[in-house]
Amino acid sequence: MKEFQKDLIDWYIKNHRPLEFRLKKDPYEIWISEIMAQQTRIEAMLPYFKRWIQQLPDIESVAKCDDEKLNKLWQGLGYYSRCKNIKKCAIECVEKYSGKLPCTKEELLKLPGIGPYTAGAIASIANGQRVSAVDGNVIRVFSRLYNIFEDVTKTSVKKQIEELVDESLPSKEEISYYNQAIMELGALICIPKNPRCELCPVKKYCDAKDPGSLPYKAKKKMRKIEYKHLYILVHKDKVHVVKRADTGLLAGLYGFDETKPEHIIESIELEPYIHIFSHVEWHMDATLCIVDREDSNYKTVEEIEEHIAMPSAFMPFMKQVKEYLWKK
DNA sequence: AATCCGGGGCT
DNA sequence: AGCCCAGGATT
Repeated sequence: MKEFQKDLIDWYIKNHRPLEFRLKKDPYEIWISEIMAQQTRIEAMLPYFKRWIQQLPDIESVAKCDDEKLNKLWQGLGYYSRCKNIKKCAIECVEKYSGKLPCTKEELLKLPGIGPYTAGAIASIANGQRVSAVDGNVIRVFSRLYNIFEDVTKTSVKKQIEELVDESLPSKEEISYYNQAIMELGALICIPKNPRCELCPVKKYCDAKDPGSLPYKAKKKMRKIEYKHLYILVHKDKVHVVKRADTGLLAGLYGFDETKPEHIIESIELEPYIHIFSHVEWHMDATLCIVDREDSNYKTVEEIEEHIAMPSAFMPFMKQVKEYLWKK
């Protein structure tokens, strides 16, 4: 049992970044920010968070917000099921908890989209409950503090680290600072590559001989490559957008046709583009097809930019279509 | 236990 | 060209 908590919290109080979404300790804002921050850098989610809170100030406003608008607010953040789960969770809070989030980690864990980390973060940071919040930062910091060289992607090793964190928890009064402090140490000092050990407030407690090599993770599998040919149908100043299936990759967002239309007046080949996801690559070619009719799924560029949620994978093509329509 | 699910910045 | 990121759900 180490005794680094005081040094760590003192360092945190002096050196932490002022993360605006945690200043008010509003459980709703903590919740939204934690979901947005999953597998996402703080700087990347911040503008999304500001815009979201501006338009959806409380849980009830989320519960009754249109799915299309929620997706548009999430456009570009990735992992879109997070957004779907936020709405499911908001509705459940309205129906079962009179429009509020439950207080304890145990109750929070039952809600959609809220796992062990997020439940612990909300309970400890917003409500001062004495529970852990183990994210990637905490895994890294503890694997170095205790010189754990086993594969942290294994369930057993992650569980082992969670037990160490649970044993390390300070009093209820300090729990909010403590959980944030470990994460902030991981974000600023105990970083993945070239850790800044000379600045570390808990260096004297650290067992790592080669901190830069920890935590160990098994190599990931190679990405699968998929080939796609898009047909981007254009009539006058409108573009045909296609809503994607409600399950699978980019569920519920909008893309373009992937089958050739019948009546093409003119076709123009667009510049190809390769989009890289974590687990798959899309090698895409695209044909802009001028057609002689339209229906309600044809939208102007302005309508698309304002209301249609389109993932980053299609943006290079959207840009080319926009340039074509602009030159015309 | 392994796989799915985004996107972007850093090395 | 990988790796990583204030992870969680699904299979």
